[in-house]
Amino acid sequence: MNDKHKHILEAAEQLFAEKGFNGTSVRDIAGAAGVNIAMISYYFGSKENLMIALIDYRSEYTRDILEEMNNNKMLTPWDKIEKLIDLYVDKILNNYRFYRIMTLHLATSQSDEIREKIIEIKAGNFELIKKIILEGQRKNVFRKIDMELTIGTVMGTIAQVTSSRSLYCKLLKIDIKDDDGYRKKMTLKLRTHLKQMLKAHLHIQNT
Amino acid sequence: MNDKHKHILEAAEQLFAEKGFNGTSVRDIAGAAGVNIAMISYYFGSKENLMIALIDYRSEYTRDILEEMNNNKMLTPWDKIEKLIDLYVDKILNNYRFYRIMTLHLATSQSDEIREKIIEIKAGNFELIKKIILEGQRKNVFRKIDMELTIGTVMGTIAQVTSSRSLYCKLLKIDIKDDDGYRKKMTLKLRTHLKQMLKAHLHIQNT
DNA sequence: TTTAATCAATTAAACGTTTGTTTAGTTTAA
DNA sequence: TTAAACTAAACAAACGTTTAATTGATTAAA
Repeated sequence: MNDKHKHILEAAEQLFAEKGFNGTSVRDIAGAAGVNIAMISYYFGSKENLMIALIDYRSEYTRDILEEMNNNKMLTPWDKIEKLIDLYVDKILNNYRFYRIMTLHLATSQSDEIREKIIEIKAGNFELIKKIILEGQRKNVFRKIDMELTIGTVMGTIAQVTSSRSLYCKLLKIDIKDDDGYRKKMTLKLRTHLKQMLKAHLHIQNT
Repeated sequence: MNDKHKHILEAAEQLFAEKGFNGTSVRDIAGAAGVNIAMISYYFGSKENLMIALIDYRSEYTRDILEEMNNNKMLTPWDKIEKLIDLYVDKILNNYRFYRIMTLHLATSQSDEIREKIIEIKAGNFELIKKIILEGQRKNVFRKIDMELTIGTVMGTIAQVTSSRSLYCKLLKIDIKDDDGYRKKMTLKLRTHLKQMLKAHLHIQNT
């Protein structure tokens, strides 16, 4: 995996996020990366293998950060929830193209191999978050909630903002072409909203 | 728009939801619907027009129900929120194929005309929900929250469950082929979870 | 130092399929 | 008889992939 490999992957990522996997041709990718069409087969074997290489390329580190946070004994469950939200909001909004591709591929049944790979990664992250919430419940600071859907709400809200960007640009009157403006505004809004909501949701009521 | 039109649209809907718009060929659709390939151009003009026809076909009524609920003076804001959740969860999970297509199409920039159509529909629904929340705030039963992201959370959570179905089937140990089982289980879980969460989120704290 | 050999990197061109759409003709029903 | 419904076949264009030839750099022998 040299610089040229990465350069092609990053060009492919942009196109896949914009037009979807099937909407992007190998010629598009080669054109955007400025290489010969045959180089893509030569480097990756096939278009599908290129997609798998892209997932591997982008999936590094997330797990490490989550695991490290999970093992940190200094942080309270509330701290961990706040850190978790910051981590995910930042990570997804800074790699929104890649996450859009993951969502698109998970929704459609194009390639079993790719889908299994994505599910494996997501399920792993899911378990780590579950541990944080369970710890909070054991320490009696979180109430009983629907575990899967609570995590689904966090993921889903962030995914909504990245996958329906054109809708939110219209609603919030942000220029659709202003990538940076959208990301900055949404990062702030998402962090505040999710923390406020999860605080209310997880807090033990005294009613 | 006769029965044969509808039959083709429903075959297309299934395939688009499974394989995406670009992943589905006109021959696939014709084959699934049991009609000659040329009939699709004859009926709809083009593949893109077929998609637009599908959106029109499935977008009826939602607005009407929302508007009727909004104008109902007997319901409290809390009642409306509960009704809203029931309506959306049922509607989306019973038409999950169609909603997956909408999400896929909104995320990618394949056709401006189609995307604009979807944005228009979604933005309209957005405004109606906004009115419900604003009414609750005016009556001092809802607290101040991030309007766009609160609605985004409701939509996003439901969308998450439909677009990442294969992930949730693995997590909840539901057979991936058991369409009905998944829908019934998720309808219940979603209704409970969203009501519980929104109640905590919108409730006026006395801290 | 020059020459020859070697091998990966790169290319243009072509491969056979599949794509969405159209044509030209046939069937059906009023 | 006429117009709409329907079909098999063909269309050019685009698809992912492969081929065969060429380049460029590295190594070994003369």
